[in-house]
Amino acid sequence: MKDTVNQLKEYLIKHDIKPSTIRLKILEYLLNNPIHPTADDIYKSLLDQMPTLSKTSIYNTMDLFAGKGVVKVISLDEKEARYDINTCLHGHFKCHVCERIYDFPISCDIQTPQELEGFAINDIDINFYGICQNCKNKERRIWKWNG
Amino acid sequence: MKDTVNQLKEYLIKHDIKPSTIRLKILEYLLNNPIHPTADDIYKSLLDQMPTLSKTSIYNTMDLFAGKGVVKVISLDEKEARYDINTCLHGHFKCHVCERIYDFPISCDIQTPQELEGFAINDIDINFYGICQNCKNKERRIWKWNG
DNA sequence: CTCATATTTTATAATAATTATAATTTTACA
DNA sequence: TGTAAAATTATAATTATTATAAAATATGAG
Repeated sequence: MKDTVNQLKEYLIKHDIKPSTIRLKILEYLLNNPIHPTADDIYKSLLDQMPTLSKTSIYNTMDLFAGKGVVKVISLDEKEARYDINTCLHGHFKCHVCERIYDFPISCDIQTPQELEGFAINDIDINFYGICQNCKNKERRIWKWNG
Repeated sequence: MKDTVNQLKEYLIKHDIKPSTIRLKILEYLLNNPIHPTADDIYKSLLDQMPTLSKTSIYNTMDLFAGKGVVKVISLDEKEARYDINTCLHGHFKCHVCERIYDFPISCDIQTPQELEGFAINDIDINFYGICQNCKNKERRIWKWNG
């Protein structure tokens, strides 16, 4: 238990962030719940552990984390930002039925398109939208029931 | 002039949309300004032509257009939605210096990643972020000036 | 053509995510 | 142990968007 906390502390320090209770709790939450949570998801999940927690602290912490490269902010077709603890290049699939967000790997050989020759590319977002296999199976079952 | 209006009318009708003054003006604006405008961009640009125009009408029209496939809503790393009159698959590059958004083609041979086998993919967003050539050149010039 | 009805547009208010500001609490360390 | 800096919180402000209902416009039957 204490070891875990120390690992989390080191993780933050390595990223040039002073550890604090809130920051450790948020980091722990993100590592245990790699579901691309929104600020509100994080807030609601930590509220019973930390009853004085404020939403502003979540935003402050996430801004700090994003600036130090601990999380990547992801923008899907929704108005809330989401936070991804996995900052390595990968794609996201959002199912518009269950709203779940799936990760998928991206072949590393993305070559710069000719049109962007001379551009500096710092970041890449690849988002797919559709229906996941789970939800597709459910739909099929419903069709059967309805005849 | 009239011919153009008729072409615009037909374009809407073909997309199952009843033409109206507002809809035609917005469509015309989008075709003449393929700059991925926000609702506010469109509103401000049309306000002098149509002084009674309301922001709500822009949102209504864009929702209608998006539903009928006349525009694609694009979500970049900003809170406002943008609208793209080009609904064919292509990528976007946003320069974080000049904020301009560039289009670039995507090689058609995007194969479904194994992880998404059995998923229905309805839509793909590919967004790159960085500094465009223009702004990079300007930066270089500033370095020179500064010594 | 004219009235009734449906559609479109507008004005207004409500909502929700985020940011700004300043006050309070906690931490660090002289 | 006291003080300055940093972190956290409460509160209010901002902004994009949506909801609602009223007003304006278009449509179509008689």
